[in-house]
Amino acid sequence: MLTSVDTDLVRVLADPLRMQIVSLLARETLCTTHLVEETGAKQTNLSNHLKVLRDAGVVETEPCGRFTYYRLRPEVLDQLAEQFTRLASLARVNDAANSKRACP
Amino acid sequence: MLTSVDTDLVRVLADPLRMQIVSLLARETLCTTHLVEETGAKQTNLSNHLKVLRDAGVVETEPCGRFTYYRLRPEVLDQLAEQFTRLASLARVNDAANSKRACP
DNA sequence: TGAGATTATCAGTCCATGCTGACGTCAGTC
DNA sequence: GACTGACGTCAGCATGGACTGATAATCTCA
Repeated sequence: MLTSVDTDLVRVLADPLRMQIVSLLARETLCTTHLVEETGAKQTNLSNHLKVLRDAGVVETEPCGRFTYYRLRPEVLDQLAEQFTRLASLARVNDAANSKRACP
Repeated sequence: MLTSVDTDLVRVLADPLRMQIVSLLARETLCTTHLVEETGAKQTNLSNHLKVLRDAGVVETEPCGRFTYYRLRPEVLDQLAEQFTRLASLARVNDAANSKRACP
C-alpha cells in the first residue's frame, strides 16, 4: 500500500508506559535510574520497554560510566507524523471529491 | 502530562487490519461489503474492528439503504500528527540545548 | 408480510504481550 | 580482588485483544 502508516512503529508507541518514556525523553535526556524515579515502574520492566524502543529506533543510548543515557530520536516521530498527515490530506481530497464507491 | 500523545487512539491504529481499513477509507468512502472484498477478512471480524474505529472517532458511518458507508475523519489523524510533531520539536529543542539531567 | 441481503452483537478460543522475580554482567570504589 | 550499584536478559505467569461461528437486528423488495 502506497500511502499508509508503519504499524510496527505505531504498535511500539501504543503502550502507555512507553509513551510516557518518550514524553519524558522529549524534555530531557535521562538515564534508567531517572526513568525509574519518574515513572514509578520497576527497573526490569523499564529495561524491557527501553529495549523495545531501542529496537524500533525511537531512542538511542549513550553510555556514561555505569549509567546509560537515553535520548529520543525526533526524526522517527516526525516521519510518523508526516505519514498521518499524508493520510489525512488524502482523505480530505477524496472527501471533497465525494469519491464513494457504488453499492455492489 | 502536558505534551504527550493519546495512547488510546494510538492503540486503535496499532492493528494492521485497522490501519489497512483506515488507508482504504482515506482513498474512498466504502461500505462494509467493499471492505470485506478489499481486505479479505471475515465480515464479523471487520465489523468488530469498525466498531473500535467508530468508538475512537476515527471513522463515521452513513447509512445508505441497507448498506452502511464508512468515512474517515481526517481531523483525528491531523490531531495525532500534530501531537507527534510537537513531541519531536520539543525533543529537538532540548537536544540543541543539550539538557541532560545529572547522574544521581 | 415473507424472503433475502447486509450489518452488528455475543460467547468462546487462542495467541501476543506486558509484568515480575531471579540471575548475569559490567563499571567503579574500597 | 571483593563489594556495590546500574543495567540487561531470561523464564514463567496473567491479562488483553484478535479471530471465529452462531445468531440477532435491520433494511429492501417482491
